[in-house]
Amino acid sequence: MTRSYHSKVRQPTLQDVADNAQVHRATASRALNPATRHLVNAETADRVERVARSLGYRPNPIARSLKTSRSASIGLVIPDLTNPLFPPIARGVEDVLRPVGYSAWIVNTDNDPAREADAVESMRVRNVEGFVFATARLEHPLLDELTAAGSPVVLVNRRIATAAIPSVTADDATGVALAVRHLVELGHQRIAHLAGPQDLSTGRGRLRAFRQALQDHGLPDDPERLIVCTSWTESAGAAALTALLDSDVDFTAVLAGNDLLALGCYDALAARGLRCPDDVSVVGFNDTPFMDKLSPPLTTVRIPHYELGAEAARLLLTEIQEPDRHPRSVLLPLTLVVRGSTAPPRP
Amino acid sequence: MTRSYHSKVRQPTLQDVADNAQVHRATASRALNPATRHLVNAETADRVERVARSLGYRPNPIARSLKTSRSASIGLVIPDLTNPLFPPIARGVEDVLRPVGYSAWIVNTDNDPAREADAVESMRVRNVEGFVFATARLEHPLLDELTAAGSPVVLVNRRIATAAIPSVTADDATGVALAVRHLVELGHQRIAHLAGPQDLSTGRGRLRAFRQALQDHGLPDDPERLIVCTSWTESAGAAALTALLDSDVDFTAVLAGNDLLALGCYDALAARGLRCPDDVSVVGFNDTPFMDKLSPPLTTVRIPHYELGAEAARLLLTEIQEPDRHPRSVLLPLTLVVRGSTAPPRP
DNA sequence: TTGAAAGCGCTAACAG
DNA sequence: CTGTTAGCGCTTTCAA
Repeated sequence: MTRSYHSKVRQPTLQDVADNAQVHRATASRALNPATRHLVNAETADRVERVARSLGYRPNPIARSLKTSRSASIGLVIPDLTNPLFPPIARGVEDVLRPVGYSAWIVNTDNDPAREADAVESMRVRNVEGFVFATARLEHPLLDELTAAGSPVVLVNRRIATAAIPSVTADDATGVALAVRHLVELGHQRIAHLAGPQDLSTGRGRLRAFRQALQDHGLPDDPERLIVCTSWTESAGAAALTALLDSDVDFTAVLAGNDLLALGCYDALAARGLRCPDDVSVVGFNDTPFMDKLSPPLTTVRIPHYELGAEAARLLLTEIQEPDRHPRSVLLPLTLVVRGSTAPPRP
Repeated sequence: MTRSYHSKVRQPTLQDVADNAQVHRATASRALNPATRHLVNAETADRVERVARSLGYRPNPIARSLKTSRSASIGLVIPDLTNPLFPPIARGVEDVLRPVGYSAWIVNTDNDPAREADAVESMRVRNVEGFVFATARLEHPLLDELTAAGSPVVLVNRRIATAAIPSVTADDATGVALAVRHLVELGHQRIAHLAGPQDLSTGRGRLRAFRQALQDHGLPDDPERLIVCTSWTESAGAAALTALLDSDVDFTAVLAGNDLLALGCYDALAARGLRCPDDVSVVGFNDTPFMDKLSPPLTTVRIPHYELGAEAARLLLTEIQEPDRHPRSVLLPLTLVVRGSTAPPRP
């Protein structure tokens, strides 16, 4: 009541705790910090803790961060949160961080390198202790800089070509192989592929895996059944498949680089009066929400996005805690979810 | 080169800028801050600015925040980012904040009041200047506390019963009226409603509006055609409609409290061998992504979620900048999107 | 085991 | 218009 009897309620500071516990604030700091508590007389530490609790003391992370340059937080860089791919990754990251007292600062970049650079800079000056990037392109100068500067970084979902940055991605090659085998086992011999953007590891890796899979099955690797889309969108998928249908290339099945491209395939087929899977089988990639509700339900490769995020967070935490340990990358297994969009080809 | 010739590269501080520009750091601070730049000789200010740029000076927001108790950021409290409803709200918030130099700290609460309280506390001690809550329940003690303590708060999508906290929500009453009128005009007389959780303004408001709409059309407000679901989930919707189908209540159309409940209706109808819209018409609420891809495509009330978020951010900014201005709440208009899930009832 | 002292980088009275 | 001074709340040497 001495110094607050007319002033607005003020959060108690460490000094308040120290005063009430009759110790110096340095001692109070040591007592309240688990890492330094052993430096302090047990009874004293208990007393400080009791006082802190009774006063409702909350350490001020701003002040702590100014002093220590740490923040117990990391940056999570996402291209677009409205793409249903990414929220589960974010949840995975958060669920791993929270128990150890860390939190994630989520930013959208809209695939804009300038916005990304801004966001990263604003996080860096706020002392984030590391980054999880879901935006990696194969060529990505910002990522090179950041790792060169020694900043802990983990990539999730997508990788970079140049540097050996730890990453957590799905085992796309196996996923593509599963999808192609499924189609081949149904009897398909002429399979088309709508590939995604080739500046992303996902787009490029799935394309490469597709050609490899054809080869493994002794099928001709025919470039005319292959279309590269420049964006992962329904309209790009529709345009690509329409072009293919308009050409004289024949095919009985399509492996789409992701679910949105597959959705575009549905549109293109419908527009041409063709039916899926009767006329053309379609396989997607990702198993984003509601793909089981399409007509027909989409056969697709399921990627464990939540686990991707969780594992990325674990990797980042070890990178932060043991900077000298060898960085590793992780490939997570995925599964083929067979639904109604695939069937044997017409005889 | 004097003090860094063996040390790790250090970010330049205001003191470095001041030294190089031959001014006191207070002057440098004034020169670099748009709000105080006019207090400084124009030439001096220019010189400081040039030096700052050449040194690559970045103000340290941690230090600034410690001093000013501000942070140029707000908290955005969301129940679950993996619900496609919320990412567009977040984008709306961010797109309004960014141009004015603010950013949003996004947290998931999983509808858990304890996690919510933790998150809010951790944001508060980080000096966030206000909150946008997308998690409001009709009874919500935390919100009462926060506003009582004078913290700027805006609710989005959902409202609270007790206090007059500014909010931005969709005009659900009109949306429900549109949906019911559409069904009535098709010839439906016996319309069921699967209501959402009654501790949320959305669940309760839509139910109330439904009864009002029946009355407006001179239809009987029959409680047996009304089921309250305790969660906004597909399974809850399926269970509710199954119960209704198993009873001897007759109805030709269902207004679902949201799209997931509507999805559950599809499931229940399919399980009973009934067809939509031939046997039963279904209307959803929200127009979440992919609802146009269902079979049949879902007729639903579209809520402008992005705009909800954007408007909430605008309200919060004025609340922060002009604390004395009267708080206002906003109702945003919504539209009925008619698709294939509604048709005239069987004769 | 504890206290004293210094300082993280910045802003905001107050004086001049 | 500019410099001086003080301090936001905390951690961390260094001494005692």
